[in-house]
Amino acid sequence: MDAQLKRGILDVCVLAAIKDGESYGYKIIKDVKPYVELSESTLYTILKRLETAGMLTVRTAEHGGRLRKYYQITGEGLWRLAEFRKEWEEVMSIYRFVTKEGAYEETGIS
Amino acid sequence: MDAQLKRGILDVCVLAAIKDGESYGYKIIKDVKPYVELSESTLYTILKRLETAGMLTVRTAEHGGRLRKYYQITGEGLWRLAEFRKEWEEVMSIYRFVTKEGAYEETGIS
DNA sequence: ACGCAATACTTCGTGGTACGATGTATTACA
DNA sequence: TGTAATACATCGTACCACGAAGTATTGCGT
Repeated sequence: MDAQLKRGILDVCVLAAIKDGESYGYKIIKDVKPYVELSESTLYTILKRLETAGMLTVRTAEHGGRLRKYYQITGEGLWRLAEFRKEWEEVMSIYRFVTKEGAYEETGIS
Repeated sequence: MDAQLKRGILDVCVLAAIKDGESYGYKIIKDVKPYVELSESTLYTILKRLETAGMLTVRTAEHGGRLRKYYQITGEGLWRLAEFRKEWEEVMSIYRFVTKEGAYEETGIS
């Protein structure tokens, strides 16, 4: 999928991946993969961004002798997801504009 | 609307604005405005980009003593619009992932 | 006649962002 | 012993939306 089309969706995608309970980098990628291709470098950039924005909190814990960073969504993050739903109506209106048929098809004249 | 969410949509939006007949910069902005806010600097950047990509052709003509640039969509541009429709299915699948309810709501357990 | 809004196009700089490449380090398994 | 999988991090590049500012003409009100 086109990289440009992903922008603005990936952020909420990551938020959605942790909205039902905390998760960690590698798992997020695997959870999201069926829907969007997401490289590690992109993910960690996004996680850092979302943390700075206060949409998630980070907790470092040991797991199998290795350190893992667990990410948990905040109220701010949940609010962002809700906002996204509203923004989507606008997006759909644009989509309808882009895909609507020409004038003569629209009026039914053949 | 968020600038990032627009990326990848604005290009096809401009193509859609000229797909039923040639148009020019100022008119494109007015036609698209009800759906997306689009500044002049952004528009002309996009038009140049689409021209370079062979998705439209440009024709300069006088109109009311003033020069105007008319933009016409090419086969390549129409093909891009068709491709966008296909890409959209992917986008909707991502949207459903982002907005789907948590596991317990999904199973109907209350 | 004068000013100002609308029309029409152009250039520049900035900030945000996806991603490939690369690196580090540990666990698990053949 | 080595190789894949797990797990996180950093750097550089290219792309792009947009505000700001500029140029130039038409048309309308006063």
